Amino acid sequence: MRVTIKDVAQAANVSVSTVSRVLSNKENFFASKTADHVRKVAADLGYQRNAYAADLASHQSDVLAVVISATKSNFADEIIAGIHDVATKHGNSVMILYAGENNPTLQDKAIKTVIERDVMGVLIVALELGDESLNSLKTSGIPHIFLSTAAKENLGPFIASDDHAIGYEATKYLIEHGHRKIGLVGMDEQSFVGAQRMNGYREAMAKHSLSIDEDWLVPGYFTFEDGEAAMQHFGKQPAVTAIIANSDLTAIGVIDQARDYGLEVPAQLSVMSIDGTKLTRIFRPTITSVTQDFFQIGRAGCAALLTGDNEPIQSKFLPIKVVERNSTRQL
Amino acid sequence: MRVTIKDVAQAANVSVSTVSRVLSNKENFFASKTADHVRKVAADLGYQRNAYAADLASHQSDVLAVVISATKSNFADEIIAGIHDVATKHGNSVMILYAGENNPTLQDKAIKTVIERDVMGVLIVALELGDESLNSLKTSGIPHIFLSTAAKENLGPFIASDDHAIGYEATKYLIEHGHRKIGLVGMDEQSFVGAQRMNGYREAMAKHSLSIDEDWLVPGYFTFEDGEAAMQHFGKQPAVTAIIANSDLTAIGVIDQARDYGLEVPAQLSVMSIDGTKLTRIFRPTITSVTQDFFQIGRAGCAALLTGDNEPIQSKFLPIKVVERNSTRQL
DNA sequence: CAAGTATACGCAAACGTTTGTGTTATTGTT
DNA sequence: AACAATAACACAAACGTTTGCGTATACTTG
Repeated sequence: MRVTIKDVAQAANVSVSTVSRVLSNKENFFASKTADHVRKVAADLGYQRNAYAADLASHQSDVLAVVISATKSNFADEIIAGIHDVATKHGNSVMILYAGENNPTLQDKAIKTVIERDVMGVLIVALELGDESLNSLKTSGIPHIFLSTAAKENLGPFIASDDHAIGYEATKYLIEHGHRKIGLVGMDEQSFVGAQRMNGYREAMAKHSLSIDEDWLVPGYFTFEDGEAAMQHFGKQPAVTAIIANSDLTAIGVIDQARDYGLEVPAQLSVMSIDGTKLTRIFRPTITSVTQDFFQIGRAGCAALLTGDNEPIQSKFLPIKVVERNSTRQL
Repeated sequence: MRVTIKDVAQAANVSVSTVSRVLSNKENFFASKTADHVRKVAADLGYQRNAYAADLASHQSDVLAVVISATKSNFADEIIAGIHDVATKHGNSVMILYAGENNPTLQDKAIKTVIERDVMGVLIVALELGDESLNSLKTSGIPHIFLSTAAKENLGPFIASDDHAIGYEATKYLIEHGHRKIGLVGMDEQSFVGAQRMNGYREAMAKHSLSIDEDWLVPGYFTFEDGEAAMQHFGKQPAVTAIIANSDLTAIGVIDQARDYGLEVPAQLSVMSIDGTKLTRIFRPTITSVTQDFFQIGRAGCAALLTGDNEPIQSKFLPIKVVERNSTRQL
């Protein structure tokens, strides 16, 4: 049997309540002499508090849940690192739950788990939650925030990059570097993110009076393979001079396939990625990207959940920037 | 206030115990008619069970904890995927805790969290636990297993690849392909893993009567930057014809730096990596690797923890294999 | 039909905390 | 010296479940 607060109380010759208050540092409730004694006894006995019992009694947990898609992209690590960065400072525990890839069953399971555990907050990362899961979460009253998924309509508060701006800026960059025929690879029109980015692309093209051949738009879903497949679609003599890929991995797929076709990047084809994770720096050529600050997204999201006040959480976009590397060139 | 089991009982006109038994599917304790009724009422009321209360009362949680280093290598995802694969099938929840990089404070915090929550098992991934954390874990009596870290001495049960074999096989492969001067990059002699791999390397060299120049051994710690730095150490005219890197990322660092020196891989230098994650397939040239089966390591580890029996967990090595790709050549 | 046995359910204790309130000893005020 | 105020602690209820045990009813069986 584990040693409980009762054992400590007995051994220290004080009441259970005193032990509880000492151990959870409720100031002004005990003499410092007693406190020292209690702490010593607890340590000697190897007391470990039972978080379940504590949470049950106090109705508040100190754990933050991160619900995340088992994403084939790779920025999640940075977001999680950001979350941990601030959670650790606040003394909160973080528990991560995978919700699969557009898998409603797994999503429900994950959401159910966090609700059952009555966590103090939920961070939903790179996931477009199904209606059912979303409803459970809403009615549970647990504070939550979407990270890296600007919410369609009033899904809830989010912290993300502006996907419309991402599409726009990438396109603008390429146009300003002389490109007129620009491909778009890996966007999923069904998803909010994909649609937004595509809108940004269209707007930038329109603004510069450039027309779009719908054949330049190759849908997909963030993966390396999507990039490869898209490049196969374009073929050995692509109709475009530049391609915007929906993730760093997708860009790599495009570049690899281009190389297999004997096409030089960027000499014969410029490729630009969205995300700007470390991959863009270790791959050769290094990849020009619209870079998102995932670490800060994680930090900001976590901080938003931890500000004790009861204000509704403010959604916001964090700045993005185009980082020029070696996979694009001036035409 | 959330709706509790009591509310359900009242609304369904049965006792709390019946509701409990119905909702947790304790067979042979209720009539199926009652069960249907109770379930319906519970659903109508939007009942969500309180996992804390349940765990507290039953003394058993259904959550598995994964304690993981915020590793700069990238195989963790695959291990986690494997863990989830079997955990999901068993209906267990998985919570992931980051323990930093050789950061005793964070380790203690993570271990403390899992003990406080009295989880049903702990999977320690790619982490050499400090003595203190290890002791807490051991005295807590919570079943645990080390993944991808063959334990020095009697740390506890593990499932991993045989690091000695990894070093040996990599070296053997290169020797069989005509290499005599083989560099070793990124091994940390202090760590058990690094030492083992190095031993394997030495043994393979010795077995083929090849002597080692200590200058070929460049220590490090799994990162891309370690690879770059090591290659800078070797310089533009490396004394070795082949290099074994301690991770895929490290290998990429080596190759990138080699390329910057104008050295062609594999024409002028063969590079081989350890791990065999997806990186080895998307990078160009594709990278010959000693491939570990991380997914299976995750699966096996999780399964070991979930076999209800009280047998002590058996440590074991999972097979590795050399996968030939395009970063090495016959000399 | 009596006696035994399932079956279906309820009662209440227990899990290990937190916390509002009650109690006693101590200090301060006039 | 009398009384109020405060400090330091203890008591006990509450949190929402699970589960051993008890009991009433229905079903067997010889």
